[in-house]
Amino acid sequence: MSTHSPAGSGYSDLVSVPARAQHLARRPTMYDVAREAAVSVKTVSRVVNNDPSVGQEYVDRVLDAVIRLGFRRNEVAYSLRAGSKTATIGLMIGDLANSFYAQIARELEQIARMHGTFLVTSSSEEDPDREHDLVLAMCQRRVDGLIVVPTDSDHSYCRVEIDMGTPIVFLDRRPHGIRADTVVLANEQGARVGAEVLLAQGHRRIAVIGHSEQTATMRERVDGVRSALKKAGIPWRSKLVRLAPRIPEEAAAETARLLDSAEPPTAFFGCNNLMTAGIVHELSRRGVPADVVGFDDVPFADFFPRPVTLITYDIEQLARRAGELLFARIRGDRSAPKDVVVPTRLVTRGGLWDRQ
Amino acid sequence: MSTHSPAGSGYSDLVSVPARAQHLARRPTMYDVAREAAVSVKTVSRVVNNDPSVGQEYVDRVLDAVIRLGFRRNEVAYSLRAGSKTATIGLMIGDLANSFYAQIARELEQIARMHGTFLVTSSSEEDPDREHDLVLAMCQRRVDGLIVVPTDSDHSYCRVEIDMGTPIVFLDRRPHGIRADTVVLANEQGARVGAEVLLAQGHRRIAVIGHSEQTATMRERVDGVRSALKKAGIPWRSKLVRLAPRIPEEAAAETARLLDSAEPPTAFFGCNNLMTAGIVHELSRRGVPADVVGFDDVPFADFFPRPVTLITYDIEQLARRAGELLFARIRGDRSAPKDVVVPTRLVTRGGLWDRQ
DNA sequence: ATGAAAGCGCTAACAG
DNA sequence: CTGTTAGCGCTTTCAT
Repeated sequence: MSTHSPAGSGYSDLVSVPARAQHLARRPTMYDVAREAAVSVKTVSRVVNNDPSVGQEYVDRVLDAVIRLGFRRNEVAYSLRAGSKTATIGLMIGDLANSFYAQIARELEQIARMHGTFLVTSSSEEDPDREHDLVLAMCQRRVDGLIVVPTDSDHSYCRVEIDMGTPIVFLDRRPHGIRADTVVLANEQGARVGAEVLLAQGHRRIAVIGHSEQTATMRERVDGVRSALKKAGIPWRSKLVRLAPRIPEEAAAETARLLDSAEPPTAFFGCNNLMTAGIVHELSRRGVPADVVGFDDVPFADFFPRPVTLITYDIEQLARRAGELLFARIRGDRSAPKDVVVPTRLVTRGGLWDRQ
Repeated sequence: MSTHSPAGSGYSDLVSVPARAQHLARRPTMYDVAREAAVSVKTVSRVVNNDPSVGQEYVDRVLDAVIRLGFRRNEVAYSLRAGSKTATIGLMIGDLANSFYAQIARELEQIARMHGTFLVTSSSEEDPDREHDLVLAMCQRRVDGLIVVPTDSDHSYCRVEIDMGTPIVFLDRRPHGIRADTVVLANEQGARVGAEVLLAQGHRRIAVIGHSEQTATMRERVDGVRSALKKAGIPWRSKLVRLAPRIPEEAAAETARLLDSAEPPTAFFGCNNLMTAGIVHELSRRGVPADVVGFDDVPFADFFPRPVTLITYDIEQLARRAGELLFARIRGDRSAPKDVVVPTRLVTRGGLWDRQ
């Protein structure tokens, strides 16, 4: 585990908790410590930074004063010194409470921590303007780098920020208007393979339920299904495609409508975990044994009464690749923008009723 | 919505994206802008901070240069100015990927954003040492305040940090060794009321499955059940209490063991969402119609074949109260430490099979 | 091995 | 209205 923390050895520079710290109103500075220890500021600085060229008596005296006063080096001041990093990276996502993003955040936070770096997380709530504001604000804060799950909007404004020294890695969706490091899933291919499972099971009327064709991710997934159908010589029936739903309840409602239609589908494709949950819920409620394939993992799929096929992927890997890319840039890597595609794989989950 | 951002008006101080920013290697400073606009640094500072006392021509000239150079005020330098805040708060939690924490983080991030403040999140992974390190590191970073979901360890070291100007609010669990602002759930009472539901249904052999009695939260919940039983004159059978499980799979295994025992329980109490999920899974798999009450909401409870009673609460409220407390402190509130208890309420969820 | 002075990028306090 | 100076807390020259 490499440590790029400014302090040089993890997070806390200090040896122990101040025994009887004098409760000042303000935090003590190096000058306070210097006075207390009757040495110069520079000596304090050296000791705090583990500079070996300090006599043992001085070290002891300074450390004593440090503990007595409860001194903590001001990292803000430290960061201001030319060129030094803030040991902070930023993460721009849609919504922290979405488990997909939460897992990404967790993974990145861990990676950041290994680099002695903190993670600042901010939610765009899928609003391009808010995203823009927040990205700029993070740059003003001089984060050492930024990982962005971009909304479906122009990101050319990021060019300047990258060129001026704030590397940006795009995650999960490709940005528009800029060529930069990107880590995405094999959405099209994954969806195609998933759809092929349904075709192999003999299905001909496959419903596709997704949330909005606005994001590239969704488009790619729908395209994957389309491509599988095309290859199998099955016409694309737009009546079976519902891209309005955003939440499980809406997906369930569409499922109900489709089941009640003249030519109901015999199988369902959920474009993400929320859609799949809605579909399965409605099918279970009605006891309809339609086959289901869904993109994303669904943590509680074990509770699904019948097995579903899920197009899953390694979220850790997704986040890790982005993190590695970012820290390489922070370390000074100036090579051409990378485009990393993380593969998907099929998994079968659930089947509570069948196992009975 | 009050805005405490240093800039005074949300996050980004700048009017628009630099049209043809000169791609310098380093970011331009106010001096660069001053030179470009042929004015003094202070004038640039004034313009950037929307000081009204600047002539329009100057404003235009500066803004022009700002855009041309792609200037972004260095917030690190800004923060260094005596007394000024960093517009950052910290959040110490166990694990970002846990949906409970993720929701907390989301809520706090939103609250922070309303105050023009960023949220730095860090996971202790329930390790007291790591927590200690990270809390101190955040203080060194001069976060304006800190919200901590404390591990089960001594937190007296926080006293100094609070006194020196970094307010800390404890969330979800009471800290040891320190009196400070705290926001917790009515665990004991909630659990008691939940257990009373089972008693009212006529159950006498109620199993309790929780994860470790280490955290105060768990203790309080178990105490709640115990107290309900006591009041009902039912002896506490330690054989029915299993506090080892940490994940759903382990809870399911304990459930199986209990069901296979000589005197199997007729009802189950899950001390948190993971336990409840494990219990329900095992019961469903076996088709055992035992009644279940669980603490915490379970988002996918709708998929449970039989209804469960859940002791839920308003996570938003939990986070909001903590956020309000913290920002009041940041604003300078010096009143006595507050102890906020957020109530719980019963909800019935699921019942897919019954609705059939 | 230790210390004095300059400066990171910015703003508050004074001038002019 | 605008500009000059000093200094936030720290580190990096460069002396000593």
